[in-house]
Amino acid sequence: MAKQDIPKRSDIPKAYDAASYEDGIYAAWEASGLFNPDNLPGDRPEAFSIVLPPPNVTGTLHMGHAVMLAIEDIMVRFARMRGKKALWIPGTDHAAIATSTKVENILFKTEGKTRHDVGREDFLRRVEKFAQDSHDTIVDQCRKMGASLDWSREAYTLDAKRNHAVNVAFKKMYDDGLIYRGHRVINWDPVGQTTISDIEIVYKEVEATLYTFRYSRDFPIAISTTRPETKVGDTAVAVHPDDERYAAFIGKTFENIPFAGTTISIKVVADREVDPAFGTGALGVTPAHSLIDADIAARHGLAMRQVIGEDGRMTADAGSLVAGQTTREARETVAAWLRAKGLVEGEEKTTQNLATAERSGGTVEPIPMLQWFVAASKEFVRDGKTVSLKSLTQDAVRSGSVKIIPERFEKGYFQWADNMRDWCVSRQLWFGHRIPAWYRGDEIVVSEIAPEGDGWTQDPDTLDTWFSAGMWTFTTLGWPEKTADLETYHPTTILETGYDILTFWVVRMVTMTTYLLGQVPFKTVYLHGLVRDEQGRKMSKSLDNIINPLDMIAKYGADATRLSLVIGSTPGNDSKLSEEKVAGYRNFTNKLWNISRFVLSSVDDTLPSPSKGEGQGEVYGGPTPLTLADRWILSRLDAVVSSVTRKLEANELSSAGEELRDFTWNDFADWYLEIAKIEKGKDAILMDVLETLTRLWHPFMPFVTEQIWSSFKGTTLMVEAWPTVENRRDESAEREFAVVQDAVTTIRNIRATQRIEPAKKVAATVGNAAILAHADVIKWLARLEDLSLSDKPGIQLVLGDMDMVAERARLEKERDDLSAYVAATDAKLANVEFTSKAPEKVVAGMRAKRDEAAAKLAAIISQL
RNA sequence: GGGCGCAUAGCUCAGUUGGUUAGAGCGUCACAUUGACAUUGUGAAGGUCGGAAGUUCGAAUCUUCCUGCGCCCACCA
Repeated sequence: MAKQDIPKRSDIPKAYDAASYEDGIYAAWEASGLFNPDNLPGDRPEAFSIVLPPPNVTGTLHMGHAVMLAIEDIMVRFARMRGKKALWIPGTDHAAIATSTKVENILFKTEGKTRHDVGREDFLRRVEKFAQDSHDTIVDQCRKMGASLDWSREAYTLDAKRNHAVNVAFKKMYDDGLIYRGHRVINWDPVGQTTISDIEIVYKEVEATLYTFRYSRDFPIAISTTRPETKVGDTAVAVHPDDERYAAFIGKTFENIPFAGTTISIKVVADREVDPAFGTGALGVTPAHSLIDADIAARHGLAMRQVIGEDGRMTADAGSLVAGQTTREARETVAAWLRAKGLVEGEEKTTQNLATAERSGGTVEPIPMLQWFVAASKEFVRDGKTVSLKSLTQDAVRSGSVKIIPERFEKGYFQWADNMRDWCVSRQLWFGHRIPAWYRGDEIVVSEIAPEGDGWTQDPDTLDTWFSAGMWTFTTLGWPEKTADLETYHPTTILETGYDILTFWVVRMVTMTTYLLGQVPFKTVYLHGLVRDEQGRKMSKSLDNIINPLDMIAKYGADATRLSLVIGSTPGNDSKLSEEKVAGYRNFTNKLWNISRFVLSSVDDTLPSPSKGEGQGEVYGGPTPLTLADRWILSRLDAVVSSVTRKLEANELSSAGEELRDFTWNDFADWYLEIAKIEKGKDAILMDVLETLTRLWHPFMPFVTEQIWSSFKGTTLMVEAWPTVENRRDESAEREFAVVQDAVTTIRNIRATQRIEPAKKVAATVGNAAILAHADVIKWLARLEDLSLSDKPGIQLVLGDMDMVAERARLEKERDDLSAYVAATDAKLANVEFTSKAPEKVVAGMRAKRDEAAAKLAAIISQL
């Protein structure tokens, strides 16, 4: 390396200031085009692909996104450095209901208008403007995080290409009979004025009154309910078939019972779903306003009577007493009527799980409506086998084609997949993929474009946002066209996302992809946990405990932010984040920076570059043979390369990072660099370790490593090769060096506890205090490696002084310890009773370890 | 009601198929300080691994039960 290539120490700032480098580095990466795998150098037969779980265009990125970006970027950068064709596709999600609700709220707050006041066209314009702004913010934040996303392939769940794909998929499913239009009981959100799916419901525990009553004085069976207002829609009473109390009434119909302002007819049916032990053991069946009742009604062919409307009020059909009232008002009205008529047999306070809409907060009402559904269990033939969307979804994971990390979440997956029901996909929202169905009178045509002829109108509804999200791995790669990208990158290598979205998204991706492509969407699912505050609470606006990733990046740098999110958190587990933690990793970033500063400023400019793969003694070319410390650090380096590689392959990111940190700080900086200050001729090794470390750290800390790299190489670190294991493992050196470390530590302890004042004085006289701090290191290395220290007389004095105290103390202490230890081990071994399992091996192992420890102690004593 | 997870140092967590004296970071305390770094260095203190029983020569680790937290799912009318 030529001298002019090495920056002078004075040229490199003492502290690493992330803010002054990061944006420039990212811009250079982006300009290089190397985020696009098509531009990567070399022959890359193996593909690696991740699609970014598209953030919702509802605002800005939070810590959850930052974790996702950090983890995925590590995976992608690692793959890229390992010579894979590494693709990471960015994108955003229109998040129909979430975005729509958000804009509606803003519209109402700022202008006092609803979406119906401004109309479909105007409303959509506003949503798109909002979505665009949000998109721009999100993209900028991804860049700040250092995410090596291929922006040339960026996608949006609602752009033209994805819309086309959605239409093609919808039509195919319709043609295959897997999408149908039907009049069924769905979850209706009266506030959002739309249907919602089961998983968009959140249950809240509320107090309720459980009324037990009879429809009329002469009705033979009493029933219980917390919702008397729905009872005007009852058409049956269901009892268990084995319930002797009611056996006589099964099959009978009680016609024209006057009830709360209307007239009802009740048939008594027997159904095994009824729990005879609950309440009176009889269930009033309201087919139109309860999903379970609708099922019972379907089994028994019962009439359906809708008494709650889309506005959340009682319909005219509900009868004169309650028509027009809200359900809450009607509940009191009916209860009052029952009491007045003396029909109530019991009132009991109870808690009830109230279904509310996740986004709008409205109370969800089951209501029968004409909607579009995806048939979960309908069977069809695929490759000669009878399957269903449900069975395809189950089989992908059951067969091992999709692996979930951590494994325990497979239970959650099956819990959902096994109970998969028909999926209502139509939404009465304006923002989203419009359903490609056209109507003219009784005719229905499913088509992307309007059918021939006049008078066709398109379905006004849009699709559940998860319909298009479920197609994300392949629509981003060009489907339905048969593209080269699709061929190369699908199935994607890994899906990395939060565990909270497993049922929403992951399951649906498997369903859509296995059906449409006959492939799994990804081979592995890696689920990260939630980022909580330092007290373990969820971050939320109301608690005012949100840590904004951009603030952390501005203050401590993206590298530090990434490390704080990745190290110390394991898949599937929530992690806690505090500003102190980020600051801690900023310190580490700075440490690495200063390590490089030291190495670069101390290497000899005449040194040849290290050439690897030759005999150990000559590899580093210098006149001095490898010392113990050299052999030790190289051996450790090899071990770290090997271990970190294995861990990253296994997606053990946290553990890999911790090991690297430990080696970097505790081995390289604290020991080897200190030794290098005294022993010269280590330039090649210093450079070698620095270079390897920089490569190893790059996926975790892309910015600072790229910056360090640029100070001694003219290339782009991002596309450099991942380090490989050299043949430098040297276990005896590691053992021997451990002895030195032990010994040194002991002397330090003696010095610390006994206060060797003379040593301090001499050191002060010599004026070389920095070296004194490590005099013990030098001393022991000098002993073991027979180095001359004659050019540092001051140190010799210090060492001589220390020796007298240290050696005596150590000799006395260790000798006792050794004999006690050997005796204890022998006693232990004598007591071992051999079992039939693995006796010889076990005892041999213990004996070997004992001998090893004894040898270690003996070695120390012989040195003294 | 069903399922899952967690409990290890003051705090946050590692601990890979059971194996010597249970580790790290932060925090605390002591000492150090002009030559890479105070965003630093060297050390120390601090744990009967939630409780009980069991399996084993040996348990933080495996089994059972108990206690305390947390999460997910579910239409108990």
